[in-house]
Amino acid sequence: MSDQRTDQLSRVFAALSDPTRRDLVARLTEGDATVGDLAAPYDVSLQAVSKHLKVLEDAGLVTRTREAQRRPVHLEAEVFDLMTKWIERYRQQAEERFSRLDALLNEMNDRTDQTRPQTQEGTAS
Amino acid sequence: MSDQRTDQLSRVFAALSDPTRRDLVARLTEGDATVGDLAAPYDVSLQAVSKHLKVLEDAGLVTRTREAQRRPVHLEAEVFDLMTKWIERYRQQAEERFSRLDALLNEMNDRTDQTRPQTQEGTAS
DNA sequence: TTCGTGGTCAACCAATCAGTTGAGAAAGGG
DNA sequence: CCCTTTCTCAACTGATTGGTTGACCACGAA
Repeated sequence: MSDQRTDQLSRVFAALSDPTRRDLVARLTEGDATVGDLAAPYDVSLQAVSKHLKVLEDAGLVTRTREAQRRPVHLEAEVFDLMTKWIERYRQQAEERFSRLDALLNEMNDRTDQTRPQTQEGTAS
Repeated sequence: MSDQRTDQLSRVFAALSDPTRRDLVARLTEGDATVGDLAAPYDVSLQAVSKHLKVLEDAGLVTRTREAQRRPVHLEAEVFDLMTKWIERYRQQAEERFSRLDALLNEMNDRTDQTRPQTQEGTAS
């Protein structure tokens, strides 16, 4: 079902709602990095950054592998598509509606003299 | 957490991380609606939906005007651009990086005693 | 004015979240 | 083997979130 998909969409949006996590994603576009490297610039503990990375991982935005003691973090950019599709879908609908509304308003302006004024509900008739 | 006031991009992502709020946005692409109309399909109180709408409003995704006792809610689709720009920017960077994957793998294999500087500014927020 | 409708505000509660410290696992080097 | 490095896990704390109920405000109708 699309339940899982919706769930992941929620997790992706939630993951990117934090500036630190967005910055982590931004820096990972430059290449894989270890947790220590990623944590260095921030004024929080390594554990806190590790938690942030777990949130990104649960959202499917990054993967963590093992390489000796280090855990290189890798950005999975495909997940961005999930968001982009959602956004584009509804933005398009909204824009379509704007053009329909425009046409409807013009039509109503033409008719206000002769027909009944405003009944925006039940336009099917 | 972050000392600064939460920025708009954070608020937009956070607002859309809730399935109910995404559904509200989806339904608002069909046209403006009152709070009561919007609340009807959900199994929560009107106050809860009003709160959700306030979150969307604070994120700049909707506006609420006044019309008699009703408060028609209107979708502001332009804010989507804020997200799309952020996403596209970093997805493009990530894809560029994929094309440089060979060089990157060599560089990582060569990381024996050198500490690679991962300090990227990247702070777009 | 009083009444009913539509909606917000305030207080509260349970759950989740972002941070902390402490402990310890996993792997490599001495 | 022990020791260091790198990182995760567990437990705790305070702040935020999503929900509730009750009070109340704004407006139009009677």
